[in-house]
Amino acid sequence: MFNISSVHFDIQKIADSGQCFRICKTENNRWQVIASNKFTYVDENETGGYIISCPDEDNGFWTEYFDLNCDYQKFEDSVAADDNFLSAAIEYGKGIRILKQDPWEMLITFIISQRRSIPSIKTCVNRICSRWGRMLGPGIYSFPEPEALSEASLEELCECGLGYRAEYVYLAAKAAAEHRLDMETLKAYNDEQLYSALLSLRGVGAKVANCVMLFGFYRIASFPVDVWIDRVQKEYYNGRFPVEKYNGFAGIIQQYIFFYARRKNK
DNA sequence: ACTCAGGTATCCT
DNA sequence: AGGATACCTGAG
Repeated sequence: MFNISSVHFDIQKIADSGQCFRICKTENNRWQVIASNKFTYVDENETGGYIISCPDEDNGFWTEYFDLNCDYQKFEDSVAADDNFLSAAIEYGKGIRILKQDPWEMLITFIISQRRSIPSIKTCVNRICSRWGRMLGPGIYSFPEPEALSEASLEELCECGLGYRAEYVYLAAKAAAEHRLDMETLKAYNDEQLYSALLSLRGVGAKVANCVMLFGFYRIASFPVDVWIDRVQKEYYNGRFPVEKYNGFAGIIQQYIFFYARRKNK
């Protein structure tokens, strides 16, 4: 167990920032978080901070997962003073962080994400976890390892509602189980090598590859352009966001923009 | 019933 | 390179 009291940590915003599909709100204003083979609960404390109610031996794991050793103030301070849109987005999204999630889970999850709504993605991921993942607690399942997921037939994956993405997941799981695709190998690649390796997978295009890099490999220079970011680019940045102004960490900036654009539009 | 959703593959020009 | 189109489902 440990406490977090920082203006740069807001679990509601993190859960709603589209990077993670395994955080859900339970009764009593609790947040359940599942990652790798662990789960924990996040509660608000009296002072507006949070309590992470994990066993002490897992403190390090969750500190890493929530990227708590990273100073987000320096990202916020980097915003160009004359950029009114981004200044507003940063102010609005204060408390957002990039989670350090599992690369394999991110790959499959973002393959599934294409052309779907977020609730629908969550439904699919939950079905996959409860069917091929390990039970971690009552009704709580881990995301399946490649070996476990590769047991799934194409038909069984379709039953999870994956639609035409089932084939993509099937191929990726087979490749990973047979070690033609290996996350540890990918970790050693530089950004450029990693990007082209991901692009070579069926069902993985530019947007999904960038999301996997950003959320699964913590390559914070990656700048995924989805429909929301594209709308913002067209409306406020003459068609293209100036990523070069945020060299090396444009992905962090992307999260604030995405969150702001999506919330404002609802 | 009906549209559209965190895109990608494929087939054009 | 860049544009057009089809695509499985489920959520609103």
